[in-house]
Amino acid sequence: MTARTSTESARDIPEATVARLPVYLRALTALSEAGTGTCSSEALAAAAGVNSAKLRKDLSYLGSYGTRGVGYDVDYLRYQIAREIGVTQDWPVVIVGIGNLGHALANYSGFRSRGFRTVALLDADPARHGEMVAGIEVQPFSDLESIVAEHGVAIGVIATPAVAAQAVADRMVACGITSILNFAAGVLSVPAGVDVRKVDLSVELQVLAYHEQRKAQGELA
Amino acid sequence: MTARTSTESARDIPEATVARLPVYLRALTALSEAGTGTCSSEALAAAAGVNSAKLRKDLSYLGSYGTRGVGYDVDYLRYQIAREIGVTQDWPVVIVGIGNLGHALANYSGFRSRGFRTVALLDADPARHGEMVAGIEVQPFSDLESIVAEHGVAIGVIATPAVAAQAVADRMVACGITSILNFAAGVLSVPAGVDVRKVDLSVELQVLAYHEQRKAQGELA
DNA sequence: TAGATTGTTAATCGATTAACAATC
DNA sequence: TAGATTGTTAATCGATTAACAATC
Repeated sequence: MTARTSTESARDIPEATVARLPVYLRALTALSEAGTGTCSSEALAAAAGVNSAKLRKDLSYLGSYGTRGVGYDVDYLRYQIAREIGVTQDWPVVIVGIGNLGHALANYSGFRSRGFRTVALLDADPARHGEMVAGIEVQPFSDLESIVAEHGVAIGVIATPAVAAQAVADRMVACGITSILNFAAGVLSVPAGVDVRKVDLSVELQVLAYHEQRKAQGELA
Repeated sequence: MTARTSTESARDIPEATVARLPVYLRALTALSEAGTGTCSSEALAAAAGVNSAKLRKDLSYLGSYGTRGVGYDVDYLRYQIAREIGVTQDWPVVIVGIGNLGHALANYSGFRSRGFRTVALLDADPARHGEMVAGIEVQPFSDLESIVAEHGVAIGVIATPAVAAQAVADRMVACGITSILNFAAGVLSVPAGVDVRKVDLSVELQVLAYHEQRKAQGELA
């Protein structure tokens, strides 16, 4: 219903495309760092691990940032994709649950380098409070509300045991977090308007096992 | 071309269904542990976070394991799905790259409890060799071939820095590993017949950022 | 038998792909 | 102009959903 000016992003980018934009962004960053100024859809698609028809279709949802007969300016396209995703701005993030996985996430350089800034590490276990992880002090989970308010946190990461995850999500939602990355097992229930993405390590292995089993069956035939 | 007996699994389960079977399996395990003997597709779908039409459609690819008017026997369906996925058998796994993430993976109980047995932790850094992680000694990466041969490893996990990932994958493929779970950034190139699944933490956060940005734009309107 | 619930059908929806006109 | 490559179209493919006949 709202009119959009030409500088605004196009609407309704398909989810499958949204999930690939970060992959293109990473490929463009690698090309840029290798000193490549221009690339074709064929070359970028190869670097991103997709076919070029899909890449061009995906990019067409963002606009026309290439030049026919020439290709794409690497840095220009990189900026346009980064802007579309929203990683040209800084996203403060809180991580809850500083066990093995929480440690790994706090130390993961891929977050910081892509516009995500970990503003707090929270854990319910008093024994962990005060510990320094990746240069940040682990604080009590009860500090969640004040930290979210202070830093304007919109994105929360849950790396707690499964039993605690729903309660953590509830508290996050109550204090204004609207995007959650969940590493805990099980299904989170959240209100409409809150996005949850789930990373389930055992699901990934099980999908591999399924295909592996099929390969083994084929060998018997 | 090969005839299949009635005890064999049906062919060609859609990928989207395969990816949900582990989720159903987990929900059934939770129901079973809660003492539930029978459940409807509605109840199981709720526990798994999908709608019941999708659940029934998914299960229909496996066979007819329910009873009309009654529902599903929780333990029976659980076994059938576990068998279909292949997690009724034991899968030896090697993890390469024992940094923060490798530590977290080695300690992740969700693998062991689902039929995945970590038989070795490998790292190229001699300073890490001999370290005990999750009760397993970290060994040199050069031991890969002998370990894979000895244990019949078919599944490898890559948790190395991005620059090392392709070389690790090449070595894995060369010694017979045909399924790879890759946590390293970037695209892996592997021959046909080798399955790679990629878990990319920063991609997940970027997808959330995209939607978060959209919500913020909406508020301005 | 009446009520409940599965398994399947058919319609819809979204994603992928190949082909090529547009155009640098 | 000739060659190269994008952006878009249209066809195909796969996934989702609602509805309901089958049947316990």
